[in-house]
Formats: sequence, C-alpha cells, structure tokens
Amino acid sequence: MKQKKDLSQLLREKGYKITAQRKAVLDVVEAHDGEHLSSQEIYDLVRKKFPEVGVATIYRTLPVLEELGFIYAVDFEDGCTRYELHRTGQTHRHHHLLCERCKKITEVEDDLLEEIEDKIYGNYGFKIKDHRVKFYGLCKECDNKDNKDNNDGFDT
Amino acid sequence: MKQKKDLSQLLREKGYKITAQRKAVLDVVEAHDGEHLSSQEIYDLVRKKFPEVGVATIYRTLPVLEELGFIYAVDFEDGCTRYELHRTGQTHRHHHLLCERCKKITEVEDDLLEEIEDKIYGNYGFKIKDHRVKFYGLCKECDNKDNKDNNDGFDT
DNA sequence: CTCCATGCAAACACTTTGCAATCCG
DNA sequence: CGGATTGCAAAGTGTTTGCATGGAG
Repeated sequence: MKQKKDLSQLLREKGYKITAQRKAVLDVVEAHDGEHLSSQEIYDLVRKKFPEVGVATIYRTLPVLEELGFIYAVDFEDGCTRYELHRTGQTHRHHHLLCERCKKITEVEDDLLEEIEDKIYGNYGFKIKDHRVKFYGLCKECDNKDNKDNNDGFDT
Repeated sequence: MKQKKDLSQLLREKGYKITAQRKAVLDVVEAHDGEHLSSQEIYDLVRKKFPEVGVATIYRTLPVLEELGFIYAVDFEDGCTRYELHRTGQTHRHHHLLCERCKKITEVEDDLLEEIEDKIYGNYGFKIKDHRVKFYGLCKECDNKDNKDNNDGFDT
C-alpha cells in the first residue's frame, strides 16, 4: 500500500509511464512476500486479475521493477528467473539456505559477511557492493530424520 | 595427466564406459584451469581435436564429469551454464568476485565462511554441505580509475 | 497528439530427447 | 555380442523481439 505510492513516483522519476500492468505485477510480488515466484508464476497470478495481459509485458516489467529497487531477481538454478520482494529497509540481498532433501528454501536475514568483505577488500582490493550467497545442505527436519534413520540401523 | 588416469577409474567404478569423447571433454576443461567455459565454448574446443563430436554428447558428458567430481557447474547469470575445474584437494566451491565494470572474474581461494556456517547451524539447525558465493562490486583497477576520475572533477 | 507501453506471434538461445548406428567391455 | 554411448536432427523451454494498436502525459 505504501510501496504502491512509491511506484508511481519512482516510475515518473525515471521517465517510465504509470500503467495498470506495472502496478499489477508489483501487487503480485508484494502479495507473495517470502516466496520466490518465477516469471511464469507471476504471469499466471497477474492474469487472474488481468486476463488480457501478455507474457512479454511481464518479462518487460520485472526488470523495470528490479531497476527501481522493488524486487530482486534470484536464481536457484532451476531453469528460470525468480523474484523476491525487496523489503523496505533492506540494504542488500539476504542469503538463502536450500535443503537438498525437501527443497525448502529458508531466508537468512543476518548478513554476517562484513568481516569477510573486509578481508576481501584487504587481500584483493575488490570493493564489494552486493553479494549472492546460497548454502546447500540439510534443514533441521531432514537432518534429524537422517540421524534417526542411521541410529535405527546401527549395529550392535 | 594424473587426473586422466582417475577418469577411467572413476567411470568404471560408476558403471560408465570409457570413451574418447569423455576424455576429450575433461582434457579441455583441464587445459583451461582458471576459466569458466560455457558448454558451447567447451563444444567448440572439443571439436578442434574431435570434429565429429555432437553437441548432445557435450551436454551429456558435462553432468557426468560433475557427478564424478572433476568439474563444478558455475552460474554467472549470462544465460548459460559454465564449468570450472574442481582442483585436487579442493573441498568445496570457492567464491567469485565479479567486477561490474570490466566483468573480470576473480577467484577467492580462502573460504572464510566457517564462522558464518557455524552461526547458521546454531540459529537454524541447517547443516551446510556446500555454498555458492558471488560478490559483486569493483575490482581494484576499476575502483582506482573511478577515484581518479572523481578527483579530476572535484570542485575548489 | 506524441511516444511509450502493450499484446500477439514469431524468433531466439540454450539444452534435452528420440532414434538408429556405433563402440566399449 | 549386448547394452551403453554417440551423432544427428527435431523438439522443448524460458525469454526476447518486431510490429501494429492502444493508452499515458
């Protein structure tokens, strides 16, 4: 609701026109905070309210919303670009934990990277502006399940 | 040279057959240690020595080599899968620094993540097995250039 | 009234698949 | 030999582009 006011304003500032389609796309992503919708999923959701919309509009709108800072493109290497809401106050991308067993994706709000980024600046002179961090492994539930299974089968 | 002996052995262990094509693909990636070749680039390079090879073979071989631990698939979101050599002794993926200006990609050998991974295990119970970490920003050269430019234009 | 934005369909780029021929074991 | 592997071409998938129409400013 507050973000939508911003949308018109930011579009205007960048010389973009304010259209119902652009609002609709942002609405959808905002309504699914915490999820990582693919472009196709966003397309399907937008079409529920806006049946005449075309795919091309979705594919043209998402990069605009990203440029304006409303959303982040994320990539879980499943063959399509996904998007998540850039929450207000969020200064950079958060990390993701991907469970290899149940495929659940968890967000890590803590940054925890400052020390590393300092070291990298020291060692490489590389000035870091943002990062993309994914951790692969087992979530608590799947890990517990694994351990139980192992104990059941342990010998003498 | 030493890895190529391993290839035959590992293929055999997994029940795969030893073929000239599989050796050729690994040869190419090994000959380009430090680079991040796309499947198409690998295809072109393999064809230099092996003109009759088909693309499909490349696309079928690369996942096999990854499964056997010879290479890693990496993703720089440029629309194609790239591969880098999994060096002997390397226990997990190293990080990449991507310069937004000159597009150079630098490898960070230091891990630097143990502390974070411990914290994540503590806070989320998530048992991390591997990670994919990319840092975006400016490399030393581009950063220096930027600063120089700024100073030239600074007012009184 | 002027362009930017949209919808549609065709075009794209990368990757996968089906199938007969081929080669490893 | 028998089945895995290959090469070829066709098919897929997600995304982009060209173009005429429509709508914002």
